Amino acid sequence: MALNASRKPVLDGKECDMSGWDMDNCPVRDVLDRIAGKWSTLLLEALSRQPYRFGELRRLVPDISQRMLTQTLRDLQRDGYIEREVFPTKPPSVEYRMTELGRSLFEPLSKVLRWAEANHPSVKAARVKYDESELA
Amino acid sequence: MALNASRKPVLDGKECDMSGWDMDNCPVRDVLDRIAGKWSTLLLEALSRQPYRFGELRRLVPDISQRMLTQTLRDLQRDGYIEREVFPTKPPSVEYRMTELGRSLFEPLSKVLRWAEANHPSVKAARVKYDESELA
DNA sequence: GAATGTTGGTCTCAAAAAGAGACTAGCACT
DNA sequence: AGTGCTAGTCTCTTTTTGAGACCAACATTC
Repeated sequence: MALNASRKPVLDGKECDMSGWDMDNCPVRDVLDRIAGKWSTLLLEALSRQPYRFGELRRLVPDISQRMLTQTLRDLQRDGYIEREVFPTKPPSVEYRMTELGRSLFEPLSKVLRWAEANHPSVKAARVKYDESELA
Repeated sequence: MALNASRKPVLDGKECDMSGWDMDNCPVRDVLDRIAGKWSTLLLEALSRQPYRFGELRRLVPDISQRMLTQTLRDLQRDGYIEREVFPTKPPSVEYRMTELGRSLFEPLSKVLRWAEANHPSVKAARVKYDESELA
């Protein structure tokens, strides 16, 4: 096949050979799949500042459903980023706080969030440009 | 209400007042919702090393469907992180490469990926602990 | 004392997103 | 003539997400 004669072969061993990754145990995927959710970073951002209660988080992030708030908090708790403490008041109140592991994750993560804030205009500009070229 | 008398008031102005965020134009959410997808970081990781063609990416990430590969690449292109170039060979070949904007995003993002690799054991341990306590 | 509000959820059903697989066209190679 | 390659699209099914009702126990209000 002469088609790709001009291109150097790919995956010659030293390159980004993801095919060697164990996909069922890939650290990046295993960890990222959880924190990549639509709500995870938002909740981590809030809890990185101070502990909050369930209802407080719901008011802080108005457009999250209770269902997804419960589920996301549980996922974050299961992975060890946040802790859940129940106070035996009436009605019982529940407080969520970030763990040390969560803080160590949030350190690099917060840099991405700041990048997002700083480069939002560039991204929006890119979208406009793309959408215009698609009209054609 | 005596219930929360022991807790200090929340949202007194200086704290994490996300309720003041414009949810329809929140930079963090707007940018993160795209790169937080299941496949985005994986493709950015690959393309951060060298340009790849459609089929190469498909082989590199074996369990992505063609449908999601197409769509994720388009999303990343629309936001300006990658470029798409069609070569008029027969059959035509398409090459994807990272842009400067993409590289500037990948710099902080790669730190999160490295955190994920380094702390995967801690996360797995947290999960085991959580699952055990849930059995009770 | 009855109605209402508060807590942190769960349950159900509808809508949206993702995955699986077939199908395309034009050409090269056998 | 048959097979394979390219980069996708189209359809169908399964999974995920969202919207909203409902819960029980107690506090406050009327």
